[in-house]
Amino acid sequence: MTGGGRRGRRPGAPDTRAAILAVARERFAAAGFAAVSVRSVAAEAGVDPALVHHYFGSKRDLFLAALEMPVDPREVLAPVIAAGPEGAGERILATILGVWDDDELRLPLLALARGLTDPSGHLLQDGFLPVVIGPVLAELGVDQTERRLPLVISQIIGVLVLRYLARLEPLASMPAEEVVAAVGPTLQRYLTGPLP
Amino acid sequence: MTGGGRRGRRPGAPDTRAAILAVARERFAAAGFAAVSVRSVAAEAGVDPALVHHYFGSKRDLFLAALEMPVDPREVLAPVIAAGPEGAGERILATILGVWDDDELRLPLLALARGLTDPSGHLLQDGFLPVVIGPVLAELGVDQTERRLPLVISQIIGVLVLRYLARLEPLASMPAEEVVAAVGPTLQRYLTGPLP
DNA sequence: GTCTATAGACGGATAGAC
DNA sequence: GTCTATCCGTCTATAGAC
Repeated sequence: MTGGGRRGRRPGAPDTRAAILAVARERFAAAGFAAVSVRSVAAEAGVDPALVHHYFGSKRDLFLAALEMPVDPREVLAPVIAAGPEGAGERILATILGVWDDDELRLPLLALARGLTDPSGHLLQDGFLPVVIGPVLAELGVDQTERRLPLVISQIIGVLVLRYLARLEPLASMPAEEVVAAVGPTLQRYLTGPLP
Repeated sequence: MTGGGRRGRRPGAPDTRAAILAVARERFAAAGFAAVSVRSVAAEAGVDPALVHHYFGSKRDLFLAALEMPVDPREVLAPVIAAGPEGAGERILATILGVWDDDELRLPLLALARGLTDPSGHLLQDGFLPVVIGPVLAELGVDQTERRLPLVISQIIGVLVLRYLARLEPLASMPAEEVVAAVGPTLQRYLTGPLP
């Protein structure tokens, strides 16, 4: 991405910037925006607090950087869409759980999810949900998207909150396949079943 | 509870204490624990910050006071249990939405729900969920409670988060009856349907 | 690029006058 | 019971030396 190393190193640091970002992701994911201080991030990363401001501007900028989607939801959900509406409930859930169960992706996703209730909240509400899940339903060729969308999301959010945020057992330790088998039919009904 | 008013007024204040508590409920419900300061609560209540510490001890004590359950879940769910497992999915959801749609009860419930992700978190996880919903399922005479419980809770939590916290439309403004009609069958399946 | 120093604001909590 | 005054800690953010 540097376009060839001829001109020497870019303004970014060797790896301090990455270290800060990694810690920020973990802390924001664990405690939310307000409860995490720039200083605590710097301390845990073993760097000076001023460096945090140096690389990322304000605390909010750091948060946004930590929040950057590690995956493109449209991309991973593309195969689901391509396969059509039959069995889409199971496939959507299996895909999402697969992403969340990835050790490298879970932390940024947790940070994102905390935004649902945090004061810094509107990212999920105004951005992620309608922008990502909405188009998926539309491309699936499902009718009455506006009525089905909140139902689908409600069940997905519920599973994510309990499995990854609250870590409620036995859901937290359950194999993804089992969750898919139990919850998938619900999503399928919301997607293609009759609406009241 | 004073045992007769002969001895004069109790240590509590005439209504200042209640005013503080009301504001605290609203603020904690809206912004969570970390983002709300004692001073801001006092200012909004029109009282001195020192009074907050006078009536309630620490900030955490104030939070716990604001969190006190406004309803006894076992009590409101008793009729649901008494009517047996048939149609229990719809009745459980209708009961819960009825409580949350009550203007007087919503704020404390919101404050409670924020605790799901807030640092002050374990109240919901260790307390509310297993203690309240668990016994309900047990008394309903449902088998394999441990496997059905997280499924039921996941769908309920998802609806509550989207309808009352994130306020995602059209779910937020939808009549409760419509939500019950759409989601109730899911709960019924989790309660009495086949498990994979 | 990294750090020290510090500004400037706000947080929780307490002591004590009235 | 209510308020003033204040201590002390922590926070974000910046300026500037090295």
